[in-house]
Amino acid sequence: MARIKDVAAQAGVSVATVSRVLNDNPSVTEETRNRVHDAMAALNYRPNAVARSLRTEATRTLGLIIGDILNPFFAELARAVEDEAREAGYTVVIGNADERADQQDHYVRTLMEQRVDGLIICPTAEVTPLVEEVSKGQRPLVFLDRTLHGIDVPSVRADGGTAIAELVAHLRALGHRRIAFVSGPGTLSTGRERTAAFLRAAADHGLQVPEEYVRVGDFRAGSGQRITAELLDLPEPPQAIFLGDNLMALGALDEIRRRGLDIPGDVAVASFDDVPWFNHIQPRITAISQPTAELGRRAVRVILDALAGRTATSVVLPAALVVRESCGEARPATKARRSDGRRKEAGS
Amino acid sequence: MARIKDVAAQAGVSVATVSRVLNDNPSVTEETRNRVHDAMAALNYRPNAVARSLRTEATRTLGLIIGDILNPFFAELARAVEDEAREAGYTVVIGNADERADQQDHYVRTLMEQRVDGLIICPTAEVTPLVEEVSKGQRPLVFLDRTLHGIDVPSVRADGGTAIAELVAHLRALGHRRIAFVSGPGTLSTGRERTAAFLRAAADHGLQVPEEYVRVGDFRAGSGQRITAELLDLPEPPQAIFLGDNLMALGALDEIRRRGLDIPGDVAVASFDDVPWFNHIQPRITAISQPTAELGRRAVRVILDALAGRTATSVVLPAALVVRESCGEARPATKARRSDGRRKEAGS
DNA sequence: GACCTCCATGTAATCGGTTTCATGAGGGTA
DNA sequence: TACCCTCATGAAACCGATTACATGGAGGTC
Repeated sequence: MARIKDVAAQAGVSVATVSRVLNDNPSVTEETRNRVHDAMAALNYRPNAVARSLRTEATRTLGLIIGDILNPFFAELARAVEDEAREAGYTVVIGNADERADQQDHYVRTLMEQRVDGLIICPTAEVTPLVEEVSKGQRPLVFLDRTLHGIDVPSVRADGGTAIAELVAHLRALGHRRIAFVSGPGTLSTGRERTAAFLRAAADHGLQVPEEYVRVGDFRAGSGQRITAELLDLPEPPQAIFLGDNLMALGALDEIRRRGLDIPGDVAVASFDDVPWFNHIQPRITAISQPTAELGRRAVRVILDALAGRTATSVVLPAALVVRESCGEARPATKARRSDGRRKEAGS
Repeated sequence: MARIKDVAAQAGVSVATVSRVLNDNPSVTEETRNRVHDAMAALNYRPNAVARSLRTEATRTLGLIIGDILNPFFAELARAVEDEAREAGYTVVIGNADERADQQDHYVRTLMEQRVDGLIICPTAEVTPLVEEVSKGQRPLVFLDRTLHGIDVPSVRADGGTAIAELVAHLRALGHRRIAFVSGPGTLSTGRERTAAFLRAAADHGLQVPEEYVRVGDFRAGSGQRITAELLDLPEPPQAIFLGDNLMALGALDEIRRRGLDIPGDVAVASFDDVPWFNHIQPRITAISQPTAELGRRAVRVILDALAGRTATSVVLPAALVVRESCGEARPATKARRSDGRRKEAGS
């Protein structure tokens, strides 16, 4: 592979001049610049980012550690982070923690060794010694989606409190009194906060929430299915089940379908996280939608702020309730309307 | 950040010795090794992978360029690639081409500059000059999922030919004669091959496929919706629509639902790519399933083979038809055989 | 013509590791 | 005691860029 030295020889200049051309240094003559460009083209020269990074102590690379790349929420987050970073001239290295603390730490270690300029973490567990050490270091760090307790790092996340309250009101208005909630792990802020918001909203509506209606899943489909089965097997099963994320909702739908139950006739379903296919199935799933892409972009901007020496501050964006049909007919009068979508002559 | 020199001073040895400890060189005394380890711990030393890579000319990093990270197929592919690479001690840098040739080239360029040890590309378009140049270079390269014409690079992909033939037979057996196919762009091998396989199978069954039943989409939801609308608006609309990937199927379902049509009563639907939610909606979608994770793992192994000096050979794995209910009741006669999963009393 | 300024370019140090080769201590043997 | 061998360790070159500083030629001023 051609090196800067080869280009210099080919163009009849010094390596310093080639470097200046590479970095758009204005003090290079038009004519010299052309000669260098010709030489680079002739040799198929590709600058070595490794060598450059060693000298400049900057890699123009950001690290992103997500919980689970198969979760569409994180996929969208990753995409937004990458888009925003690319526009700023940064490359993103994605690490998939697979919701495991050890794998999260593996990526923290690897990315630190790679000397990423900044690190965005969607934490998968409680504070680990490694994360704590990194948080005290000088490298910009931001938590995305989830925060960790007792650690002073800016975070970017959505607040679902208001939307959860709206959802409980919605369920209540439809006549549901027995509502179950499947949260994420208590070690994760998103698990704790959503549970707290749910219980508060239920209390506000004078609803009794028996202990067995508040369950802890792991943000994977399997736990959603298992817990839904347990809930439906209770002597007094809930009328509505609210799942803490889209994958657990997938599992729940599966279990409900397996039992041949009707949604929302036999049991109402709502989910945190809105994903495309929620809108494409029958009935469409009522969900709490997070401003996912915006969260990703803001996280990058927090990092870029820190790199530019500006103070980085946490960001909280609101989540929003998207009412569809999986909790019941929001409008008793609409029944007629829905069925005429089937008339042949109604073709648009 | 502590450097190897600091560790050496702290431990009272030379940098060479510290380097030996880092690389598990056996010729270091137990006692010296301990002193060095203590020094590293005391200084919170993290080796600088950038410096190491410069000297060793190896980054232990693989580049992966996928078509669209929001497409669950590519997400699963990425996850498999990453898992396999991590086990071999490699980090993966994912580039999201967003199905655009210019963005694909952006990542090819960036990853080459970063000196990844090998590159896995799911090509998004015809051969670009840059890709051609890279293919002639010495760096291991493999095409995943899709191949490019006239370029000598090993590839790892699934062959859907047999499964497509089975699907056509399945549709035929259910009485469908007017079958439409929405393929991917003709510039992509997956688009061309699937179209050819479909036409061949149709011919084998003596089916006439009018020109307007063979459409070209772009592997995104929008085109699936638009083309489905056009197909349904034909004077003689198809009885079955076969979508070339899961995102276009999403768009198709949306359009069919919007018109209030029944699946499979009014129109049958099948898709290439099987994704989790196909199995969770009503009716469940009949699809052709690719061995996605295995494809990803094999691509990594091809790269590792090349890096180890072994000759890398292309891999083709079969795709499989997964019959569900979206094309119609599958069993007048097969009832006994296929229904075993569904019998109420057979509940697992 | 002497002197100064400006500016394009070159020389060489540097980033933090790895690796080749030299070195010297220690032990074994005659 | 002299010699050799083994082996743990150190000194220094090197990877390919960037950049502080040096240099020298052109042009301007008196």
